[in-house]
Amino acid sequence: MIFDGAERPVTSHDVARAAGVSQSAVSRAFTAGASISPVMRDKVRSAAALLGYQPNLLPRMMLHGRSGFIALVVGGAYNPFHAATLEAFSRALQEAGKKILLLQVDDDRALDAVVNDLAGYRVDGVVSALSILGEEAAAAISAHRIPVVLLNSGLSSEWIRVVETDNHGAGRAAARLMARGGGTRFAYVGAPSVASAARKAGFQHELAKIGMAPPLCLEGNLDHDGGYAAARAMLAAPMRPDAIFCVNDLTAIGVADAWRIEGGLDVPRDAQLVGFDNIAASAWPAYRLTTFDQNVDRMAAEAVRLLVSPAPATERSCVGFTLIERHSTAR
Amino acid sequence: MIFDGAERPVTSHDVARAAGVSQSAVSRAFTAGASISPVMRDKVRSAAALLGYQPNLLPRMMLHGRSGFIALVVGGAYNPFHAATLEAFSRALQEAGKKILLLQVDDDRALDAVVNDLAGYRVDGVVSALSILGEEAAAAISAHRIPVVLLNSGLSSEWIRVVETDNHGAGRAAARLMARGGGTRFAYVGAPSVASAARKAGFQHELAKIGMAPPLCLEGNLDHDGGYAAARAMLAAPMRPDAIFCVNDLTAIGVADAWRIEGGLDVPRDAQLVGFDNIAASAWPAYRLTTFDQNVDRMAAEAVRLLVSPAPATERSCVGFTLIERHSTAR
DNA sequence: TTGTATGCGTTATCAC
DNA sequence: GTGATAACGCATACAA
Repeated sequence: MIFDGAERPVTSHDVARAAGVSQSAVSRAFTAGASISPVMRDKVRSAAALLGYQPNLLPRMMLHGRSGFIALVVGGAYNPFHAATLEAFSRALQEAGKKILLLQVDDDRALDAVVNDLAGYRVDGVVSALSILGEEAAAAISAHRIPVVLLNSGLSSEWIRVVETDNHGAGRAAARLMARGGGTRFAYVGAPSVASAARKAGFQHELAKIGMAPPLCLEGNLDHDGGYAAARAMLAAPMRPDAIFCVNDLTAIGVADAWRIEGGLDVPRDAQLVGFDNIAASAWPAYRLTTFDQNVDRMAAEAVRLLVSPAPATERSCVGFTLIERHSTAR
Repeated sequence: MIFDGAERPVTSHDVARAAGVSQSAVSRAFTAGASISPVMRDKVRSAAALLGYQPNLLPRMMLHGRSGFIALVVGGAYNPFHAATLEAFSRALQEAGKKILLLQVDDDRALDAVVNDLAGYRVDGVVSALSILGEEAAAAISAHRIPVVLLNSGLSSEWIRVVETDNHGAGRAAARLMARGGGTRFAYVGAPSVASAARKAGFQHELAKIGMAPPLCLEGNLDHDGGYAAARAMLAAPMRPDAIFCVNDLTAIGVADAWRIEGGLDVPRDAQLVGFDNIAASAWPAYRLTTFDQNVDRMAAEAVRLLVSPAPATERSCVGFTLIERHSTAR
């Protein structure tokens, strides 16, 4: 406090000088399980407290060779489910003692920069739900031997692990549920993604198995207006569906809104409706939507487990869903 | 590739040896604007590419004393607006060349750990919308001389900068708008927060100024069910309000739902309704909610500007709102 | 248990 | 323009 002009951060040497001990003693006083006497540790720590010393963690990373950082790569499409996912994953990683480097990717240019950062910061691993993270990016990351965990991705290569929901099983369950509820004219409202394809396949598979006509399939985006537009198309169709499975809750809510506002129809009276993700809005009194909870906490735990595996490995982990039955399928 | 068992990351020394040059040459080949001949740079870079070398950025941080990290501190309450905020801020910080350390705080215990990390990782600054980041935490961060930017916070101390929306002005605008629309029995649905208090004060101030009776004030949480419960109370009240301003869109949507489902009433016929935040759902056909956009991109830009200021300073920056008029106030 | 000395991978300051 | 060398702040092998 005398020499430095209140500019340079306090170092272990400063503390050592103040306490009249060696720099290594200071290091040991802040290292769990180090061989140091209680009296020495107290002396050092009180001197440290006085100076406002906080160990710099950057050199530690250099020495260990591991940064302790996990990159969380997120991208534009904001959906309430993604927010919940982000929260679950950051919580799980933090509890595992990892620090989270948040990287936002908006286009391919940003992606290149991100891949460089991943290597430059010596991250211990990467977690992403981003579909933009395709073959070439995966290859680039593999080249640096960084474990990657992807969510609901079809990708598969060295150093890539995938955590996925049982999408096919959920599609089958949706078909069974609505058939039991008396549905006869089925429809699927999807979007171009691996997860959507699997949900649709399961839906179609089960319908065929129980002797139902194949569903009417519509494609949209993953957003509310995608569902709304699809519903308008269905309202105009010759055979109006009475059992609709949507790729996610946002589109399902769009369908429900169009059903009521554009068609003057009611869910579930005029059509049963099933969504996916169990977002907060699905429980609102206006919707009471039957949906599938992806158990993001378990997915996050799985991701952490797969991430600590140091060897190159292609592993897939499938997390079961939880069916949340609400009013939209009540008959 | 011969000696190491494919374990140790490639260093600049490895590249130097492979290219037959000095380690400094390698450093220069990867430093923008360094004094190096094109032929040398190409030689080094091709050798680097061959070995898969990526400069380690950690030592650079040690030398500079600045990490280039900005801590983004987020907390439990997930609201679509927070997701949009997070996106805007991470984008702005990334464009400013900062790396984002995402820290999740759930309770006071986690907060202590976070404050330690802030110092340990030598972050260049902290951004947070968290109200949990109170006096004592702020003091702890100030002690490490780390600039902090808070959103819509009333806090004020050394090293703390605040970016806020013109909450008071928005409250006044909401009052004027609904009075012009013919409202006579006003209500405010709030929550315990500094921002809510300012919005309410502006609302009350303007109503008094134009000679209206003071609004009925209800307190809830910031979520859908808070608005729903408040609306049920209003429906049971002797003088049912006909002009309602809500602390945010989620509560406003809750009010709209209760109005329709519990009361069989219509917005805007039976009551005008104004929200805050301009979340995606506010534009859905079922709500078409008049609301205030906080211009998060501008807030994020302001935050970045305040963050780069190295000196201790107490600065406040007020970002104007944009009124989004929709059907819920159409008369 | 404690102090001394060395190394982590890079950038920056010097000579050449 | 290029190479040797000294730092950055800490952890650790080793000597005492």
